[in-house]
Amino acid sequence: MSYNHQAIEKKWQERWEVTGAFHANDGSGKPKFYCLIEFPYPSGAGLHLGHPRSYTALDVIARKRRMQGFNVLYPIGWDAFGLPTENYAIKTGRKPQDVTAENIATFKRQLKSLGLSFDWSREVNTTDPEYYKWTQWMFLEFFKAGLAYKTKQPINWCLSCKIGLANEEVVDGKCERCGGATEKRDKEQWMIAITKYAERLLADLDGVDYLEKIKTQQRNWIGKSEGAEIIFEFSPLPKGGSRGVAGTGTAGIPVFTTRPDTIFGATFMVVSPELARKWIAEGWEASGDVRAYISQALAKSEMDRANSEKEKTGVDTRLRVVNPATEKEIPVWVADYVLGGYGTGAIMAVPAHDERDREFASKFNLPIVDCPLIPIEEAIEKVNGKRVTQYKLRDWVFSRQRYWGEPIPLVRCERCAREQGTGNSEQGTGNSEQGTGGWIPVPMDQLPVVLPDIEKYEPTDTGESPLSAIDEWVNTTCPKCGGAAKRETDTMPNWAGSSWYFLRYIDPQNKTTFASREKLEKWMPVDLYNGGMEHTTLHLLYSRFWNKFLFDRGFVPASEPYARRHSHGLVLASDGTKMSKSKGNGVNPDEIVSEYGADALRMYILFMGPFEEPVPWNINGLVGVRRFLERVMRYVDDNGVEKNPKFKIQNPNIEDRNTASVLERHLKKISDDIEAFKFNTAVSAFMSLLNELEGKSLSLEQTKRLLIVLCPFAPHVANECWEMIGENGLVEDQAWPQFDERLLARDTVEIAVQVNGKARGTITIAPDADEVVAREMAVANESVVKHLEGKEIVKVVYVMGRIINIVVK
RNA sequence: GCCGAUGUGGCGGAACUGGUAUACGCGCACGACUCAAAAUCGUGUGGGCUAACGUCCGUGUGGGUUCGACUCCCACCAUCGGCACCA
Repeated sequence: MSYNHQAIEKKWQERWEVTGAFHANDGSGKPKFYCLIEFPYPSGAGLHLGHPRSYTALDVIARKRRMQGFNVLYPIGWDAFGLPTENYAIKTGRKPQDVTAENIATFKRQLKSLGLSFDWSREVNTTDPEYYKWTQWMFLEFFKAGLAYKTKQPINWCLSCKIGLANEEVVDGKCERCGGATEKRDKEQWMIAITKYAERLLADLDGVDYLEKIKTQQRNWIGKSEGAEIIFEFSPLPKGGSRGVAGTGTAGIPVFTTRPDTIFGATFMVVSPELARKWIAEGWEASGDVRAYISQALAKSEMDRANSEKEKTGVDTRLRVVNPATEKEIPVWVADYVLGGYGTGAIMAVPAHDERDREFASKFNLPIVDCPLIPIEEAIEKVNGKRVTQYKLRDWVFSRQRYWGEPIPLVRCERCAREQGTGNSEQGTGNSEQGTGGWIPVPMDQLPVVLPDIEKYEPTDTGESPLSAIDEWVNTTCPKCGGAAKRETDTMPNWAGSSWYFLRYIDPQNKTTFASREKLEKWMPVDLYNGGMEHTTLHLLYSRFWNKFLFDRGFVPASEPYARRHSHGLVLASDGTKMSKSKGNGVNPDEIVSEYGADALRMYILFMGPFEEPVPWNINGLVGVRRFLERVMRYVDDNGVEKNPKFKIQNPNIEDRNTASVLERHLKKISDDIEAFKFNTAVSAFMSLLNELEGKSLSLEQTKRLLIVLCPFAPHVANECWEMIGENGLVEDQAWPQFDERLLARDTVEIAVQVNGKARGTITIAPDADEVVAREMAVANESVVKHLEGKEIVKVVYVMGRIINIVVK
């Protein structure tokens, strides 16, 4: 018998839809369980196998929780703004809106075909103006709180296309589109001061249940280090700039170091090309070779610069400073292994204690001086330094010069700017009402600022957003003074909408706020969040930050959005490489579903390998799971179901203890494996169970238990079998089984007998037998005896229920 | 380069807290059913030596700890994810 999966799956999917089986209930008195997957980016390629891997796993958990009596929220939506859609739209001459709508329709059809228990009534879409209205409103909250500010940041610029490029569009320093050269250019960008939350983002990790490797990644990304800032004074004062080197504010150069105790070994100083460039801009008269080195260094990518295997480069600035500990004059070099964005952009080089400094010193013949270390506190005091905590975390670049994103809802008013009498706001300083540099928030009643429907949305060759070319959209009136004003034409990064979507699921139709306080209190925090390891640093950190900010503003009830975070590994192509469009080694889930059925795909994707690790896709293994499902149906069918539903499956008297125990142990293992995210061994336990049941019969009640536990994995087959045995309703409405301790216990166990650590036989023994009994049986064992002959027993190690090892001489 | 992970049969993988390595599945071989095939069912399947009973070797490599190591420690090699404007 081969079951007709297409008919069965359609039938039960319709049944679930009609009965609203998976709708979360805001009014329910049951305990809540908020189960979240990272919502998909609806790309043109359609669903790939990574999606079902994550969604099926959490579907198993969501379904189990419902049967355990929880009110489950398992929602779905679309993270639909972004570069790939925009690029595709440009290439094909279509509108991103249309492309997105089409992609969403495809994704929706594909996801529905998998029988996932999403609550489709709460679907959200980040590109829907009713959604991004609130993204914009939240941005304005950041702005009002002084956390959004504008500053110059480098962007990648293609010299021939004359457009700004995302990092991803720059391959080996070349433009991905035309292959031409790219360079870094400075552009005014909106920033969000996530660094103000660095300490809390770090500290609060202690209170959440994330996989340890995820916490570690977050901690490293935040990169807290404690050290000192120490000023090295110039000797003599360089030319140009009245305050020593301009911008330092002192007659010296501050450095950040985590090792002030090594200061006696600081034989030279190295400054970053960025800092040197800043000095030049402020009046320092650098020599030609220094200028040339700086411009060449700034063209490199950060990763190239950080690569310590590459030979060190650098040039002497001819500036001299004094080591405050030794009071000796030391040279100042500029080198690209010092990064501009971290610390003060300058380091004291201690070649005796730092690998990179040593390498640099050897190459350029700089002195390497061994130094006795002194206590850190003493060192800081001696050189008049101050304790400083540094973070690697940087502020969030929040502008994109692109069309397909949320417009930043600010208006630039020259008149208001003049009246405020300030220029652009300084980095992250409280600019709540004053000093916003003429940037006026669009009032709440005018949100959303809707993306204009335009024909031409290619990037402009000025580096501005395509929106800047639309005069009728750009020109507006100032909400504050009513005068002429211009809209901000930058849009937000894709990360914006995905930073708070879990809040909108809670109250997706709300017109007056992003989600009502009452509902937020009911559902937050998310009880379980699953996503890819590739989102561990950026998205996870951004959304934690975003939620903390809303918490501080009093808008959400929990400071941490996710109580628990898990992750899944990539699904690779069968050759173990990443699936990619260009290689054409992708797999379309539609074909699998149509040929083998959704249940087979669901179970196989869980069976393939450990959930957290990458697994290569191999269609061959799928037949094994399909065979298993066939076997389940045949077993249920053969096991007594005449088509008369009154006929019960078996005489309950046949329920022998051995079979009952086998069933109980397997179902318990499966139930436990779900909790441990060990879906692969859960599936193999099902297979083992069926092997064990071969030729044996279950009672009706036992069969029902089996089907209930199967339901989260293969919901269509489980429901079909449920109907076959004459039961009404949905398996989903049943309660998850309790397990009977008496059936789980074993009467005897087989344990290994080792002689000198080598397995020589087995004995069957009570699980709690004592050593005397075990030893007696072991030494009597036929295959053990000959290894003991003529030897003296030195020691016996007995581990109850596991092993007995006889050590002989 | 930095941060995080992984490495076990022909293949995907299992192994609790250090306790019989290779569960489960795929593939393959043989057998049953069949005129035949498919499907299904059964048996076998890490490598060497052996007619067999057995026995030795075996979890990326090299060391170490232990009665006992896939598991712990040290060093190394290889592969994968992230590195801030991809999502």
